[in-house]
Amino acid sequence: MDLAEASDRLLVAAERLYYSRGIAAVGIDDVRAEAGVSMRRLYQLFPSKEHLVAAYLDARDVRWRGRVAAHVDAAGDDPGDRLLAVFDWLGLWFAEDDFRGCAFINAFGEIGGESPLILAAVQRHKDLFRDYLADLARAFPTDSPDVLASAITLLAEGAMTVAAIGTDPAAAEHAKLAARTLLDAARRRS
Amino acid sequence: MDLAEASDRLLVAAERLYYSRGIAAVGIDDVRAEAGVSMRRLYQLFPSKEHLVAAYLDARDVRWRGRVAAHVDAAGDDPGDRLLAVFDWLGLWFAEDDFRGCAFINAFGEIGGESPLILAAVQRHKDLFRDYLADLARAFPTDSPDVLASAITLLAEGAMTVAAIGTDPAAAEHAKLAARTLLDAARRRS
DNA sequence: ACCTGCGGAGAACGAGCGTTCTCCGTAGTG
DNA sequence: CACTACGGAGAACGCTCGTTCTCCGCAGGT
Repeated sequence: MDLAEASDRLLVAAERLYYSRGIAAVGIDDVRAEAGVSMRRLYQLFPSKEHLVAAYLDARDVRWRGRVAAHVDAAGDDPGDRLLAVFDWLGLWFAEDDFRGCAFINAFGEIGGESPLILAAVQRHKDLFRDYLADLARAFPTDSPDVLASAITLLAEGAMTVAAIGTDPAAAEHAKLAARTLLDAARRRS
Repeated sequence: MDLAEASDRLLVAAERLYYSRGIAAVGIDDVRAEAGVSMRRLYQLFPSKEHLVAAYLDARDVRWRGRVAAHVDAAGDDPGDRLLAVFDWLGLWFAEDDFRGCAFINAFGEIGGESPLILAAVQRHKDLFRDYLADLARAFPTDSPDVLASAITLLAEGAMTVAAIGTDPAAAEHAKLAARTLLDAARRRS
């Protein structure tokens, strides 16, 4: 097994374990065992647990945003449909068996200010998600795409927390309903 | 020092330490030391850390909702003003020096599924907050107060996460702006 | 004054875990 | 074959922390 494969296997194991059981609750050795990699290799690739966690978050960020974007693209070209498709995807995500909330919000709550590395990864992810929504909003015919983007972001983030804590899968539908109202209000009258 | 005072001092110390540094990062002994209470007393009042944390969350829930309600009451009688006042209060809260996000969202991310006791305390708080917003929404002249309440809840929860992670105090203003739009759209035309 | 029991201070215990070290087999090279 | 370097397996170390235990002083009753 070469370094690249070891790294892949570690990140896959890390994502499964850290997301389902939490970061503090999963030991380095758990990840190592599930990945079938030796301690030596692990510390060669990631010099500390902090680095491993940050790498897990970065990998998850790419996969997660990829899944959102794929669903949005499948919704077609209409800017309104594309914005609303985000909430459809959230609904699908919330309904997954292993849904345990937003990995990044959870990581923030868990390590928050203790680790600059992890905090940075979390902020990076949230910024990128927000930027993505802002791009979608800019394609919508409105005079204030930034305001619209902010509102959509807040609804999406709120839906994630409500769905995670309240285990209410309808959170996505409520958010979509509110988003539709906001879109109607923001639509440029022409 | 009697039991009641020991309990008070422990809960005050617990809130300060757990909220500012996180639950896992603060040891039982830290709380005990700051409260000036003996181990014996502590374990007599709270048979485990889990119980102490749950009690801290319950105490914070009461204080936190009390602060929101006080600010809403100060905003007067108009149902729309009262709903919007929630976001004004969030803005004040976000700007506080020691703001570190929503204690309950953080606790959920930190202990999530590991502790039924703590999970229950978190869910209780979020339910009560949601119920409170629903009460405010029911006073508003609209045909669908439940839909309005859901949307307001999502905006508020979203603002908390965005403010915590992105350290953007303007989150409350954006949420208020969106809420105002939703209120206008929901207002019963008469 | 003596006994009794409560409670304070803090040491002790045991478990978990991040990190490092040791031992050993093996593959590659002359 | 001899030597070396690498890396796997997992033991060892050191630390933290939740929880319990020990020791001791003291207040109150007889």
